[in-house]
Amino acid sequence: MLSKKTKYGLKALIHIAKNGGKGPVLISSISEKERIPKKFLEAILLDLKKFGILGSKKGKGGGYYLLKEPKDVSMATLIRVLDGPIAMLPCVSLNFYERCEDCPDEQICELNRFMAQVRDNTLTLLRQKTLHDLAML
Amino acid sequence: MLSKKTKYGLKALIHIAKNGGKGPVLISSISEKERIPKKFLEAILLDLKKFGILGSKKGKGGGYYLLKEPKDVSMATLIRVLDGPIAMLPCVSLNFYERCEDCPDEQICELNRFMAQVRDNTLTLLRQKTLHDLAML
DNA sequence: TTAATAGTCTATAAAATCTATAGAGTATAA
DNA sequence: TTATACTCTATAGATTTTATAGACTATTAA
Repeated sequence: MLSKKTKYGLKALIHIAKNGGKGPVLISSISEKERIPKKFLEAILLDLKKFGILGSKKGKGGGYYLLKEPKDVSMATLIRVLDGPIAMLPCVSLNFYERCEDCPDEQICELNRFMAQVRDNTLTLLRQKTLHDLAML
Repeated sequence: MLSKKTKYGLKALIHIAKNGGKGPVLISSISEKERIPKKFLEAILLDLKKFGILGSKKGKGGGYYLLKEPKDVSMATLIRVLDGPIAMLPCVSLNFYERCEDCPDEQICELNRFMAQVRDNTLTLLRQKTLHDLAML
């Protein structure tokens, strides 16, 4: 399961993308309309800024805005930034790989191989879908 | 990510399935060969027994054994029992559904619809793959 | 220059979940 | 009746999640 942080972050990004570049969007505005706890949202947006997804402006007329085209921001990237690994097991993660301590040989592990397949399958979907896709409609 | 409990549980089940009905398998044997903390494993196997996946026998010649044919036990079932929801969001879970508190209407939510698609995709794989498949080789 | 606005930074913390371990108890077989 | 092996209850440290509080800084407009 994705954390609430991740769900909130994705909803906020979709909200900003829907604004379609009409200037920065206020944290308080996102917080109210998407019903996300404001202080929590502040931390999440700051995180997204650190990873180069969002930019921000202080003072009147300020807020958060996208730094990239919505069609260039995939769900795979966003989930990795907000939630971490996409794979079901660390020994099968592409970006957060960790050796399996209890496995003598991962290449022979049936679980490892199956979970790699699940990962590839999910990744195909997450890479295809972009903020642009989710902000339309 | 799946919890260690889930990974341990799956490995134990594959181990038992590989034994192929040649009598019950000892907890201590699984613990040693799969390098799973024994006390932790005890709790996990007990859980699997409660859910009707495993049976057990006490005393000499005892141990754990499968109650069903390996080909009738899917990864979907096992992950649900051991880990919980397969879906990425509660509002999209088939077996652990929870209403999205911050969503006025889930049917209109872009995230909801996409995550339902991801769920279906993953579920197809998890339902196809059985203990039999993973215990071969 | 100063007042209002709006994001930033640091600290804190309750709650939940995860990952176990200890030890006494019970059923079974030889 | 003894050794074996699963069972049950309790406990507990570590980590992660989900926030909240409050002071600080940058920006804009009057």
